[in-house]
Amino acid sequence: MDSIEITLPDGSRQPAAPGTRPIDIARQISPRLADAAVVAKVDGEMYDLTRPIEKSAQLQILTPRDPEALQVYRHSTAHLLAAAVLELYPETKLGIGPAIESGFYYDFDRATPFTPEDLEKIENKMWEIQKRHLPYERVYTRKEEGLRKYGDAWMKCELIRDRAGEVFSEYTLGPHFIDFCRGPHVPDTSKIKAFKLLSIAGAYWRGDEHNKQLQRIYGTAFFTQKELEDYLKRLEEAKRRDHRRLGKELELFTVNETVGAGLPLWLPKGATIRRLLEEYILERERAAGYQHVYTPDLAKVELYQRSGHWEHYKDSMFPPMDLETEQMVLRPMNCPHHILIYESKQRSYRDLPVRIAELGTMYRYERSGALSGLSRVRCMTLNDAHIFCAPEQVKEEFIGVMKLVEQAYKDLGITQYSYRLSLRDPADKQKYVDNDAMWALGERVLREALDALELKYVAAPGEAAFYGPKLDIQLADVMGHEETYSTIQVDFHLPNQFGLKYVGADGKDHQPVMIHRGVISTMERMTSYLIELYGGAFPVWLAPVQAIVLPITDRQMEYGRKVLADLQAAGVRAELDERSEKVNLKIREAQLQKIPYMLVVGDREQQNGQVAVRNRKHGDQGAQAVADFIAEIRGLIDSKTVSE
RNA sequence: GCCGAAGUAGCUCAAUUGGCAGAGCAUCGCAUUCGUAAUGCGAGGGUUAAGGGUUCAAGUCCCUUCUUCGGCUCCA
Repeated sequence: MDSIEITLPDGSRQPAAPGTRPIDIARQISPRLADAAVVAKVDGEMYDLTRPIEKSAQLQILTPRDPEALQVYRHSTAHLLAAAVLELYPETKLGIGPAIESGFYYDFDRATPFTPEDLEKIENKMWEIQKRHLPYERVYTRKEEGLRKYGDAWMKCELIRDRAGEVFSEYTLGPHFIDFCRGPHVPDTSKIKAFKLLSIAGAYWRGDEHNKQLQRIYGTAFFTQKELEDYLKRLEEAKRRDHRRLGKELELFTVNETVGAGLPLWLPKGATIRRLLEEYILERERAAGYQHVYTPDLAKVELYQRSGHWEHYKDSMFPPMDLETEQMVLRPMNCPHHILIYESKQRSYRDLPVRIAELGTMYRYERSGALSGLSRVRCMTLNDAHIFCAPEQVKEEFIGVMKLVEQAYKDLGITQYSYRLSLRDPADKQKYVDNDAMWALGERVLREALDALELKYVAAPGEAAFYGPKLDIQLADVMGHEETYSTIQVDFHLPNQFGLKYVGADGKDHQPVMIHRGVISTMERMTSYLIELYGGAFPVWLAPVQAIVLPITDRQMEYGRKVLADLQAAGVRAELDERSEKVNLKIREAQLQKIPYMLVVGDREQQNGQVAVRNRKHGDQGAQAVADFIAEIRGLIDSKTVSE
């Protein structure tokens, strides 16, 4: 038999017999490598360590150091989960069980719901199977035979029908478990050392809510127990930064059942942060040539019928109010209002671009299960604006908006974000305005602008607005969930729908293009993000209370009031702790409130016109003249410094 | 909206097989005047989310609704 040639990553080549397995090569190289090996890559294709190599190829042995190995490892753990579930509950039907960013899940169809106690039982069973050191064996089946074999495992049959070739691969785990699967897997269950089942959730088959709802078990797995424990610890720490929890602890906002779900009440300290954000963005927009307007939260249904919202967005709107002669609705967006402002007078090409902005409050009937703290609400105030411009100005305006976004993110301390080009779902066209040429144009304009700015982005079909494609900027919350914050949308539909025009240099009417944009998102969502980003310890310029004066005894109370007055006169948001408590307690509480500066005043400070400065992060900074402290903190506020 | 879990004092949480609703912190009162993360003593505080049912007896069991949490779907 001819021998084949294996090329290793370092470029070295060696002959081998056809059918040699990656694990054999790993053993030749070193027993330690063979021991650490998880999976292999053969000519770039993921391979089981035990899968024979039939022809000359490049071989790479993957160990826990390779991120792809962890994916495989978790996928194998998902199979282990499925095997355990089938041993305990044989009537269960299997869905899919992939590795995900934070672990893995497996979807099951079973009449009785899994309980948290079941989860424990399943986990124990998994360990039991793990100890049997069962191999994950790759076998092949012909399609018709497979369909027969899987019989009433309806989801597997559906997958085989849709995805399998004439001959497909399966993986066994012991004599009774077999799963339609592309692989690869770790060699056997003894490789799996650390995992934990985390939660049970409902999930629709193939992610479609019209399909049957399955039970999904989430879990996570790591190569070592230590990594697993570290991960669980990080989860706990993340929970401590959760904006819902900090919102309560720091008295930023509350949600009251009697007011209604998704309708948060801003408490004074949260309102201060919101006000600062609002003032900040209004100032930036004024400098960038925006004109701010006010428009009403209510409108006749007719307005939204004309804009197309009624046809495409009705499900997300609160139902209309029936009045004597007409129907009114709470607005879900304020683009129509701004359009009518544009239309309120004749526009010349010399006027363009017209940039109309508003902190627009809007109401969306979010599904009850989607609501969450300040990040998903039913009443929100958006940093909204609509730019009406000539077609040839779109690119420049787009770039102008991006600059605004970059500046705002810098000032707010936001450094981690990603760009998503949200496009129409070609398979679900009735969700969108029907005009293919317009969609193609919108997409082209966006891509050109993105390329001009050299931004890296991912295209996301199905995420567009009903009236056009958009660029979304995504931020991840403390639990890693991505949400859209900033958004820029190029719209050819609404100008057409409303017959907008401007008089061109040629004296004729032309149709403007509309850019919808939100820079700092909604006040609600941005505040929720900042709470989590800073864990409640806001940069000085955003902190609801920037400094607190802490007299040591009642003797310094008068002096404390004077220091407070000085701070307030300088525009510093300051408080004075007048209680007759020990300074230790006052410090502890100020520290828990994450107030940036604690100003301890005792007899010494009083005598010298000073304050003893304590920084929430760096502790005691020593005494300083009041005027010096004020100059320093003003510097931090005015420069919007975000680091301490 | 759907699947699952939960809702007890302002907050965090107890309360045995159905058998007198409790603790810590917070609040209020009094004392204390203290130098960088909790001073002491005392007092008040509840229609156990709301409504209905079973029972001699319900925080506990059953039903309905509301809200919250984890997901799915959806989105700024």
